[in-house]
Amino acid sequence: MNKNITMRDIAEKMGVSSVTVSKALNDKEGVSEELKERIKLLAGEMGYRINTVAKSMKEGLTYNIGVVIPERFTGPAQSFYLRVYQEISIALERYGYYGILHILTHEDEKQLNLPRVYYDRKVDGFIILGQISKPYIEAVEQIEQPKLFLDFYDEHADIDSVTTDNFYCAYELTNYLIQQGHRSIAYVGNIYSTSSIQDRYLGYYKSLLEHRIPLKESWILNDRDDEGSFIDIDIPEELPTAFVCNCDQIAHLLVLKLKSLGHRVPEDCSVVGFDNDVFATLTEPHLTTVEVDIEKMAQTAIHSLLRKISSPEVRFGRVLVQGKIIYRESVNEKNKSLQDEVSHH
Amino acid sequence: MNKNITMRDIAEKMGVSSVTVSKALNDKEGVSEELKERIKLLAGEMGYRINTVAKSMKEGLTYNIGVVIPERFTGPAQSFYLRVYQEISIALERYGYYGILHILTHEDEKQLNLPRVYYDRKVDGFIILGQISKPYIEAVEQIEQPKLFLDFYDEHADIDSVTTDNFYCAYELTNYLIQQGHRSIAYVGNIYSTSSIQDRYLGYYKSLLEHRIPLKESWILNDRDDEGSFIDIDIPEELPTAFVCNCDQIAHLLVLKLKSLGHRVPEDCSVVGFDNDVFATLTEPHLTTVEVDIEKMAQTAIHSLLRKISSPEVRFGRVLVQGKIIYRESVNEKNKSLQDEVSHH
DNA sequence: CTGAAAGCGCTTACAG
DNA sequence: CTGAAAGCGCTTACAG
Repeated sequence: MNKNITMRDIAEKMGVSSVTVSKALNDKEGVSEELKERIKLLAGEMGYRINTVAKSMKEGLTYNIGVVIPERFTGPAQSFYLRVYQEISIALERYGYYGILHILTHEDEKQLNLPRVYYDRKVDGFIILGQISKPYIEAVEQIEQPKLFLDFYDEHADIDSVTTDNFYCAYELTNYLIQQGHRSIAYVGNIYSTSSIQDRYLGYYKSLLEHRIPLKESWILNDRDDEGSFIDIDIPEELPTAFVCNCDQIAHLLVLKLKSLGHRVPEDCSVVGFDNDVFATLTEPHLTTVEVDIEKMAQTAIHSLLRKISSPEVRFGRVLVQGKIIYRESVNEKNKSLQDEVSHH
Repeated sequence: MNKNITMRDIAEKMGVSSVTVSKALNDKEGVSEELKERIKLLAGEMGYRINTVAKSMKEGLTYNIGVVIPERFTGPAQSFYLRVYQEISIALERYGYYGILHILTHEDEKQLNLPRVYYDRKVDGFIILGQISKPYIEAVEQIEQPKLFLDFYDEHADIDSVTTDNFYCAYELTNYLIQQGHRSIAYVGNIYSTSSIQDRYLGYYKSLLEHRIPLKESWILNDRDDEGSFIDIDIPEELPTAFVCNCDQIAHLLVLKLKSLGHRVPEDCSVVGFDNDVFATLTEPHLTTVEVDIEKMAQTAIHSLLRKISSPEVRFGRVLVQGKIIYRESVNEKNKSLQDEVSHH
């Protein structure tokens, strides 16, 4: 019905210039309050909608942000990054910005092809959501636009990052296990895989160090190959009394495996996860885990990136977002578990 | 480094006009092959990237599609629509289009506020992904741009839709149960809730009709309230031998409930789901279910919508995408289940 | 085969 | 307080 109403159309109807209409609709100075009101009213009546493309062209801003997620983090069981993207979309709302999702294929990552949004100048900045290969990081560094790593970081790259405080959360979680009397604690995760898994491992290790518990290499259990595909977990001969898993999904698989071997959770061994995703409450018993604050991460990332867009020289470095331990039923006190052990046999 | 290289910059370096550069880079007629090649080469060397905003302004197209998902379909356990959105993003790639996600809040849906992408003229068309309220459908009808309902439809609205063939898939799935000897079959789902749940119910019903099995009202089990929140399922006194669930998640909950009441699945009763999502293989036994072809749905939706953008008069009506039955372990032959019953007691 | 001119719809100085 | 002019970087007729 109202086909492409422009500021000029409004201006002509009002008998003023389009400059005045622009100023009025943008609440700029230089137009009397009374005229402003009349212009806004007429604009509303005429069903005027701004042409942001023209605005963008003039200002040199697209008001779009590119969100790049590597394909390997987007399998059917992995909704975590999609959920982060969702929160990013919501966080962008209040700034008048929009998010454009780009799934980075294995192929493009290997070939170092930058996302099409880049070549199309579709966005004012980039969020790389999820760890990418070293060579691809170097490719991304060439992009002369504001960018931010979300949920991972790379010390070689001088790029700001926002991540959960994986190190500290895993440290606290392990401390909790030790407080519950555990001293034989394994870590489950490929510690060469991502910065998250590595840092969670180091938090676990710090807790052991502080409590003078020696680290046992045979209790660092690999859970995935270098492509990130889960592999069967080797349960060690000498069974630990607790397992710190790098994520809920692997904790879920571990519990299934332990049960199939005849071990009871948490009576025989305790298991903790990380993420507090669907798997945390799908596992029986429900997992004690760390809740990652997706909303806060998205907000922090957007806030930082938009500041970098307006002031390109701003540096944030490595920004950490705190997680929160969620206590559920997958951890037993060690004494209690010993008693159970006796009555069990 | 290469700050805002324009076609003019290339034109000046080459000693031609920017019109010629535009034609060359867009492979239009009117430039000799030899000159085209030289221009493309120089553009590459200079790191030229097109300014799509300027292109958009000239052409009156944004090359963006708005994807609107009601908030209630985006909970922590519901990644289905986000996965559809992901496939939409991928499908748009080949057309040079981009997707912009808008999560429609309860509030905005109630207040009939159209998404901001609409007011900002940010997109050339809309995909409404997931059932919206009747009044909101009417609001959406006012949008004078191409639009499409995805994964639901409304007969009162003259808006094209793309959905899984829920009716036929549920019909086939129920036929399969009957082939396995079942005749006491319940349906689980709020049949007034969404068109999907309703159509799956009707497919189930058609199968009963064809096999002259009377429909029992007491075997239509409600699973959610009007807001879509799951409620506790009432298991009927007289236990059916099979349950057709409207989705895998509810099948998962049903299996837990049946087990807690001492019934074995599939020995005592069979259960089938719909969607083939994470819950299908998280359930023990793994669920026989219908795999929804997300990729095909996304591709069909995009293809249809883009055609409507170039030819606004085109109508597609109700487009159905076939699903596929995935046979797993949650269904027993009726005879077999009777035998087990005997040996069990 | 090549290019000068016009225009898409805004906003930003600048002049009055 | 108000407006004429210029320009953002393309593409589309149209003229040569």
